[in-house]
Amino acid sequence: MLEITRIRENKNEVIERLTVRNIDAQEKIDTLLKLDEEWRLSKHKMEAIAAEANSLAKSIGQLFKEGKQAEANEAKAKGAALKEEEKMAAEGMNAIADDIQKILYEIPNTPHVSVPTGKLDTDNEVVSESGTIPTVGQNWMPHWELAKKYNLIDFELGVKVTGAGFPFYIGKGARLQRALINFFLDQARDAGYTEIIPPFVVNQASGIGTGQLPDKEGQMYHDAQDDLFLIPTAEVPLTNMYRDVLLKETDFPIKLTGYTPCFRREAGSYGSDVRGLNRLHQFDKVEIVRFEHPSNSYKVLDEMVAYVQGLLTKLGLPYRTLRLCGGDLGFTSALTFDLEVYSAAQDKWLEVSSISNFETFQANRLKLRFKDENGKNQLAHTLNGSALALPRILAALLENNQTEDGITIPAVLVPYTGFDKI
RNA sequence: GGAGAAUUGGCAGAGUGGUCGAAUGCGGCAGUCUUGAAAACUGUUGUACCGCAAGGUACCGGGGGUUCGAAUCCCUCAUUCUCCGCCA
Repeated sequence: MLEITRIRENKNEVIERLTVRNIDAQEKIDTLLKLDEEWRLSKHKMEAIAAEANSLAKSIGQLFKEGKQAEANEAKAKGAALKEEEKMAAEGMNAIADDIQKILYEIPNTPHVSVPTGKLDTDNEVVSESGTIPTVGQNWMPHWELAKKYNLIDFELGVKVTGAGFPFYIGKGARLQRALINFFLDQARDAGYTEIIPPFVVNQASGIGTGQLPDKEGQMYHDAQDDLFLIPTAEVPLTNMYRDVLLKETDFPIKLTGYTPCFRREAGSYGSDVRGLNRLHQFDKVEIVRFEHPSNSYKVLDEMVAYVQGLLTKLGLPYRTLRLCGGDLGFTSALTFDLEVYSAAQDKWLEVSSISNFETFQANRLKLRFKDENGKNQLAHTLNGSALALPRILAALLENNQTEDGITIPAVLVPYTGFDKI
């Protein structure tokens, strides 16, 4: 959520930034500022009435104390009338405030100046490509066939027990999965991140804090009985740890990592890219989250990108780095880099990480602030990134490392798997 | 799941209808004293919003209500503790 004061003071800049997302926010923001003005007027009116009622109430107490019954009763009648007036004024004010809130929830974050214009994912800027693309062998199979051949993952069993998109990992498939999780967590720990095991379900307030709610509830699994949501990413519980927290400047940097399963309804997804591990309703992911001083956050974003790139290099996967264009940028993000690995047998780039700076967009909702050197409270910057999402990593590992006599496990993983070949 | 008790400022803790944004202690900050520090003493010390300002409004777990007036009374929800039940 953008800060209303910022919109008030830099209206044109905000509108101009939002055009990068192909959004014409002019009208919405005009409406917003008009409502804002009305709100302030009605607030002023309401508070004036409240002030009068408050001082009257005080004087009534005094009158009673002095035994002036008649005067007191007269004042009481007046107070009752004032109270009625105050109630009406407050209702008017709150109605306007609700409208303002609603519009604010609808406005996405302003893209960073480096975000390229563009509408589709094909307009994303390829920043770099690294690693060697393997030459596809004669009988190379896509990962879902490999998974079947070596009995690593059973998709049909998942359909029977739960539904499409909930696979079973079996034997070496399961162990490889667990190895990846441990490898990623150990790497994050070595990079100074504190490991967290958070709850896998969150309440509504947390969903609002990180921007999944309102509006995107269709993407999350919801337990209506207790009004709880299955997390779509560890970002939600990890970031909400610091909801309503006032930090000291010396608390920075705050670096968290956590492994969680992620649950996504993926309503509206279809077609060939849901095949196999490419898109699941439940998948495993290790996430890194950071809270930073605003002056430092873009440097940190670069550092996070470099860190995740390092993971892919260690796994020996060819990857490319994309700077997302305005049209592809997530609602809450100001700047996002996506990392995609090349999955040879599918001949596809698969997104395995998304690393974003949200600036104050989430912090504003979270009320995540710090006391600056002047003793003033200001909003912190939040950042996060996948490090890494497992299924597509697994897909690329299986596809790229297949040989005539099995699948080769990258050397860095062998201590974790306990086997070097499938 | 049942019964009872509790929830106040960074922490501890007082406050059962009017002068309470809230005593007191600790902690924090500034100062006096000191070569320096400690101790002692003095002062100061929540957040948000509106306003150029003066100032105003709101907040004593959340929400609602009674009243001219609520930290204080009522309802409701949440959380914590104790006892009982159930259970990995």
